[in-house]
Amino acid sequence: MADEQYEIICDRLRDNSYKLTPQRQTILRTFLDNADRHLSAEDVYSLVKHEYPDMGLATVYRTLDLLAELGILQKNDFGDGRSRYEFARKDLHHHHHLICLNCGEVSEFDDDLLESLEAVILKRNHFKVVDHNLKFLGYCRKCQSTLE
Amino acid sequence: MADEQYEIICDRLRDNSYKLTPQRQTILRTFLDNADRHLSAEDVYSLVKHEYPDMGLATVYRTLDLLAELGILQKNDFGDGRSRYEFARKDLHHHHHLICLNCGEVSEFDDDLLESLEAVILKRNHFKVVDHNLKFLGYCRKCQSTLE
DNA sequence: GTTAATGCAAAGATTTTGCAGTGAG
DNA sequence: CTCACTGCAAAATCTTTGCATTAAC
Repeated sequence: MADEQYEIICDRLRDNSYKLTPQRQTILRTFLDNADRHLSAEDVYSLVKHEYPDMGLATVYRTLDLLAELGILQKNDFGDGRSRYEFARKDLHHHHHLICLNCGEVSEFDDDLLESLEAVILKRNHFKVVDHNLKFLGYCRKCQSTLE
Repeated sequence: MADEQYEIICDRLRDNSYKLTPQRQTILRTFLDNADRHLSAEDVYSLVKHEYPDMGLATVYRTLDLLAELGILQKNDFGDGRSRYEFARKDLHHHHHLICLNCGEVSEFDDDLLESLEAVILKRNHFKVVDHNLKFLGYCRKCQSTLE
């Protein structure tokens, strides 16, 4: 199943006449192997280094850029000074993040409550919303018990 | 009225035994004179340079930090690679931003729809929300007409 | 073979820090 | 007079870019 997704993405690259280099393959596999995480360029670089010690950090940045450009990855800013990536979803619009202020862990929360708000915004502010970005800051289950 | 707010903030600094230097006064006045904008450190630096050519950029950063620390300013990240500041409000929690993807202008939108969601999140995800951050990306009134 | 992709090192951009000198209280 | 504050320059961080070399197609 992960392999299936891997093939689909490889085809996607080829279709756009991008070359399927071993560096890109390795980075892609790393993402599939860590699908539940929100990796930064540096994270990817470290993970990949074991398997591919000659990989350059610039290549990681360029690959993440490319995959985001193709809509395969979603670039996120969680306010920790670096960009973090995750697989893009169909329902991005209803996908929000819970960011733990203690350990930095990022989890997910889905809801479509904001749809109706966007109509209000258009009417009240004459602002045409095309996307939104909702983050909740707080304490995850683990840290709640640790801190108290 | 702006002068009144200015005095209140100056007192606040003195109360915490921070020194009321001309640099800090100038930066503060600049914010009061641009209360409707969301200024970055560089913005403040440029604005202040006219009145106070010897001001150092590091001083601007340190002052913005201090004012945010004291809860006078609110530090924002609008995704353009630099921090932007505005006066903090009592109802920060219900204060959201509309960010124009064309001209970068940031306007305001107030709503308390998210309150109820936070209870759901605690129940469903065992995540204790202490703050949230909601940004809407789209096109402001001006850019809508320009682009079409 | 062509041309895009890579690695490296250098450059950019924003923000922070060390330190000697200055000035607000 | 003292100690917090300042300006400057250097450093820290994350990210991008230029360029000669490499390798996918």
